[in-house]
Amino acid sequence: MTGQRPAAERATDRWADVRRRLRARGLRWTPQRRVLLEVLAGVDGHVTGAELVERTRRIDPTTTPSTVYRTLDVLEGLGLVSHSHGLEGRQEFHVNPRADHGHLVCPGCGGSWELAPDEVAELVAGLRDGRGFEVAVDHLTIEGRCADCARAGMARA
Amino acid sequence: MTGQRPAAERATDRWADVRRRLRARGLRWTPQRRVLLEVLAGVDGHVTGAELVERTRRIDPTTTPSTVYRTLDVLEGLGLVSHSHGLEGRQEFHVNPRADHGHLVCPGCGGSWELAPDEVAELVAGLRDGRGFEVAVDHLTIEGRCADCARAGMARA
DNA sequence: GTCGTTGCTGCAACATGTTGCGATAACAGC
DNA sequence: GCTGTTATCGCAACATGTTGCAGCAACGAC
Ligand SMILES: [Mn+2]
Ligand SMILES: [Mn+2]
Ligand SMILES: [Zn+2]
Ligand SMILES: [Zn+2]
Repeated sequence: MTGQRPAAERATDRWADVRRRLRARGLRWTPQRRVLLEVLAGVDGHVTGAELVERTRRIDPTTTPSTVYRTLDVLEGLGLVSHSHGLEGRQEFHVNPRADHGHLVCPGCGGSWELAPDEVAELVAGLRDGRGFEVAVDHLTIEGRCADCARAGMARA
Repeated sequence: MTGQRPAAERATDRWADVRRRLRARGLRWTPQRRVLLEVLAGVDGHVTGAELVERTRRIDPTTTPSTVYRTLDVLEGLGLVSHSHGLEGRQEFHVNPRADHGHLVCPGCGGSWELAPDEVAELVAGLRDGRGFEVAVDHLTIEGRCADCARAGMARA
């Protein structure tokens, strides 16, 4: 009997912190939020908003999109997730973002790459010094033609 | 009589070039495209896609969104317009883009500023040299906190 | 355990595009 | 002017979110 407890307790512990932080802001711990956090716990890397709605529905089919998106807003406020935008401007969420990073996307092949902090360091510093503008690096998505697509384009032209 | 001709001819001339370029690609000159070009001729600076649908409908109420957006794609292919994305990821069109330029947007106040070419020159050069990635500067939108909102944030904290 | 406050949910409507498809019409050739 | 080819149109359905609102329920207080 007690042999099964630890797993459940570990899951409880994982959520206890979130619950505490919600309560500290006067916000509430609801079944819907628990389900979304369960989904997020199983995510590695990036997920789109639609995908999160989908996965949440697999656990609880009564889930509605508005609740999911509103909860994601709340969790972003807590720093548990962050979002940027993919090719069609769709939301892409990062779970437990370790370090801020932007993305490079190529509409030609649909490819996507993470941007290392030092690749945008000068841009960030330049805009801060020149305009007092603080770039949201984790929200940054730069579109353009990747090396492979550029080569293919040259061959065609 | 002939005194009224020039204006009409000027308008005809303005479109003759577009028509010619469409035909050169095997594409067609239709009443719907003429109306959209009439709308675009009256635009200075940026417009959202929804706004273009709206204005086109004011000239021809039977206009449908799909035709407007598909025509905008075609005109973008001709280089007559280009688009980037605003705060909510919505399309913003530039008419007759003189020089490529990106944008800075601040979710705090909704402000938007144009990016001078030299402000992104190093970023563009760095990604080209380091990855062979060619940034679409006219599509670039950088989100962050503007100087005014940063000051307001400091005061609050 | 009950109560009151108020944050949260689910619904319905809406906003902004996108896509598949059958009917229409622009254009070149005659 | 006709005719044939095929790009384009309009419609309907869909994708991805967002927002207003009325009722529900999480939570702290007692
Ligand atoms: Mn965003
Ligand atoms: Mn785009
Ligand atoms: Zn590519
Ligand atoms: Zn601002």
